[in-house]
Amino acid sequence: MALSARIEDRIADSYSDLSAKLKDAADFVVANQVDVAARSLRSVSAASGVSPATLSRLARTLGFETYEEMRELCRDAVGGRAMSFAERAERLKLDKEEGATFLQRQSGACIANITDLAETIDKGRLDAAVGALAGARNVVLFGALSSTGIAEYMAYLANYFCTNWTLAGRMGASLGAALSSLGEEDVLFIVTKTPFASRAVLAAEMARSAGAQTIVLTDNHTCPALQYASFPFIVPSDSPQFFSSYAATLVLMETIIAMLVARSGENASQRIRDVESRNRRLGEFGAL
Amino acid sequence: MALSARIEDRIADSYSDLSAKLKDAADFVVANQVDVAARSLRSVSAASGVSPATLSRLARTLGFETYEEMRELCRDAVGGRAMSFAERAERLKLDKEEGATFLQRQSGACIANITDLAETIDKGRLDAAVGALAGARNVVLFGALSSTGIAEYMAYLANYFCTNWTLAGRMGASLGAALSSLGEEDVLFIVTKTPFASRAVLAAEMARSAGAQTIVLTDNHTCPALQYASFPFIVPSDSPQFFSSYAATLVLMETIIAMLVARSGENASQRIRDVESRNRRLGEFGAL
DNA sequence: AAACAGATGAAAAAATTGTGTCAATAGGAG
DNA sequence: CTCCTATTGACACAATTTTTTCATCTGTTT
Repeated sequence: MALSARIEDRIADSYSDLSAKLKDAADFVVANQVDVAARSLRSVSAASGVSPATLSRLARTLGFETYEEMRELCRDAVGGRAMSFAERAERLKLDKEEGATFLQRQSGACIANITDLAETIDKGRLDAAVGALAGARNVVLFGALSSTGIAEYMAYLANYFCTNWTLAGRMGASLGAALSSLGEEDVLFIVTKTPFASRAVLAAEMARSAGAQTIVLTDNHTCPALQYASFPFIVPSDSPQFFSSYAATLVLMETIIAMLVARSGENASQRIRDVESRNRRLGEFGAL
Repeated sequence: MALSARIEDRIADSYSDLSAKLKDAADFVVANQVDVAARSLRSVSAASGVSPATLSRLARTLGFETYEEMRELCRDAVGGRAMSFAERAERLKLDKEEGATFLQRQSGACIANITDLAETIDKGRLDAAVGALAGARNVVLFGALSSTGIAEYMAYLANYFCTNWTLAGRMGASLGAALSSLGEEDVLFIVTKTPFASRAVLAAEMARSAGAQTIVLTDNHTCPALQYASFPFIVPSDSPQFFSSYAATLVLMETIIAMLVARSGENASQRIRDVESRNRRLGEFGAL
């Protein structure tokens, strides 16, 4: 019989021949493959209460040449599950036999990004960033290249309940003006993704040197604007396509807006109602 | 600043101070956290082509006491992700309890929307819509109110590989002009969400009477523009907040773009490369 | 009950890993 | 061009890890 590729199967094959202690050890290995893959034999021994020698013997008994070989099998198992999202999406892309549609692939990648975002975000930092926005005298929003529209969307949402948000760089020319007015009580909110617009980096630098706080949403740890950020956020943006996906970024933005509204309480709610009724009137009667 | 819990953030914090080789090493660590967590320093060194000493130094430079400490952070990241992907998404989607953070609730809602979209969309209609876009002489994009920025994002993406897309209504005034030029060979792509801008409805009506095909993305079956749509799409947009979420709409847009690129083949790829290299140059040398 | 076979853990041995040292090299300043 | 500084990899050493050895223990058979 060919040796199985899965550690569970390998253990199941020999399980009935194992002694009591070896069964304990095997049980632990199956239940804690991640730890077996990532930690030393001694740590596993300590965590499981099985002596190091027994673990070493277990591998041999299961037909492995060495303990390291068994560990490699655990790594494979973990690697498959913990594959980076890019790889996962890539694999999906290549899986044409499975018949995944474009929509399924894009959806999968976006859900992965959003899940990742929700799980790995630094909650304290998010709170702090929202606090900074809530307390700011003025907030300047900036996005260049592909981020322009996304930043505009956020500005639109913010306008529902605050009056002190500005969208910078709309026509390219006004960016300098918006930045030069920044002071210590202000916040600059930057969205920038690969390839990074140098204007975004410069904006971050200027804001920082003006003493303003800076929130940076980007897709990559290499983003040069990060070094000037008071509140940096690396948002998962993997996608099976040539462009990176903004879905998770959008979710984060919408969340920030929601947190701001919740903070400002009745004032915000009132203003939202005002804006909505105004929009409705304009919408009904507005001309082309 | 408090030391971050994520290896990506830790690296981002110091990234600008790192030397070339250390950046290589850091990039590899971020991209291969699973391997860093599970394999020895020397294996990582071999796989990355970075010398062992450099990896050891990297950890120190990032503020870790020892390489093992950095590895532990990678293990944390992997451990969290070892759960199956579907499980994690499901868990977020169901997170409606009291204790859930804003981000969890928003993420859950968006994931539900995206899942819903992928499952319920009329695939034939999507294909047909993409076909219409691919065959169009000109494509006019329009979004009002909250949809403005989102439409702009799509226009940006489309510009990577076609020259015949126009974003209408950018200044409000040009909408009429863009519409009046529409003919039977053209397509109007409208994004509109509650509350529906009357301009969007009028645009749809005009396009239809000019004989153009119309794609409408909306959030609700009551949208008055739907009656003029050749390809209507009601995109799930539920959100725990006062505004509806655009996440699923964004996913659909990105998918449409992907499908268009796939259709147009080598031409598109070439143009994407051109635009990217141009962007890169502008990005590097562009002034404020 | 004695003898034996197999299982187990402690400790020594062997192998491997992480880190400090140092010389070679590259890149920038004068 | 020359000097100087910072970066890098090779090597060696110390720490750690895995494996082997061996004495002890457990349970079974005669």
